[in-house]
Amino acid sequence: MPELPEVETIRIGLAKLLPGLEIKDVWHDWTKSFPNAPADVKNFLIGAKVKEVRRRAKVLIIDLSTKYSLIIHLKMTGQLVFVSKNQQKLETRKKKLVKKANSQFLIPNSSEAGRFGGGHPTDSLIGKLPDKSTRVILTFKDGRRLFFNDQRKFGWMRLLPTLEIPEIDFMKKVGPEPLEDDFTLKVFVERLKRRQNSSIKAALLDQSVLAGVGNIYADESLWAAKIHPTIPVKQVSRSKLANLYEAIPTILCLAIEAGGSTDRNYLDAQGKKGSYLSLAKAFRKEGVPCPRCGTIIEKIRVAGRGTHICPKCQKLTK
DNA sequence: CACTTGACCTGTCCGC
DNA sequence: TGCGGACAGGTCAAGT
Repeated sequence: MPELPEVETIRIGLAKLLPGLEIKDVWHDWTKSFPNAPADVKNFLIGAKVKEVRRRAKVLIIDLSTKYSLIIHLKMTGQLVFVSKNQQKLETRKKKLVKKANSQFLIPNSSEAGRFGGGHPTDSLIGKLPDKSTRVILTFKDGRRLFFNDQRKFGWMRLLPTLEIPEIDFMKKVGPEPLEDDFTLKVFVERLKRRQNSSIKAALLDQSVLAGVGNIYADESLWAAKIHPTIPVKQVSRSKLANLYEAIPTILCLAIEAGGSTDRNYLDAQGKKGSYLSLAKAFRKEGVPCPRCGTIIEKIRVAGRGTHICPKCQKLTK
């Protein structure tokens, strides 16, 4: 699920909350969610303090005072939510009081609209954590807890010496960060050369070409640059590639500003949803007029993924 | 080597 | 209301 803007939004949140906190306890259930947890994982983590929260591509890195780091990939449905017991108690109490108010003050069978309650849609989730998707819980000395939830169990957390992080396969092959200064048009074109014959969309999704773009922002960027996603990389004109090069960081920044995209699962570190999808021009807009030309957006399949295009703006020709 | 497909999982939605 | 199948934002390994 989370792509660069979602992971960055979580990072921004955690970077404000975690540094300085000391780990008091750790719990994990699903082995694959913490595959390299040492048998004595507690000895490695308890007493460690959080130094810094970083991001590379779609991976979060929590550096600890012990020269170890927790690195986390959320894959499709992972969440990292940080809450205090007090917040949770408050949510539970709020829920009870609202229920009571509804039964006391409302006539039976009144419509949903006439009831108390609602509030932020994720408030109720915070009150319920941990739930059955919870894979790891870090408890800090002050009682607050970080929940790593992952419904589909694709995501993972692992513990590594901080200095070994650049040596893992993922870090060695992942491409440039699209929001950094060293991501130039020249670098982009150069990196795309390794995928000359694949579709431009498959190339954008390839993390070794550039880091952090997934299905949502690939569709949005290709729409912005008016490029059909199935066109082979080698057939995309230089000027269209330049448009795409401009579009990618712009869209990623807009999405970070919006707190990311929430379809079903994504939440930030405080359990809040992201609002980028309300700004999206093509992604999940099938059946809706293209905001540029009014043609109905279509959904097709490219590189094995659901893909959204304006058939008029994004022509199959170069 | 370049490129595509299937597997990893659970939940939800859609058509019968 | 129940059941089967397709699909969901990512990445690997295995296949062509």
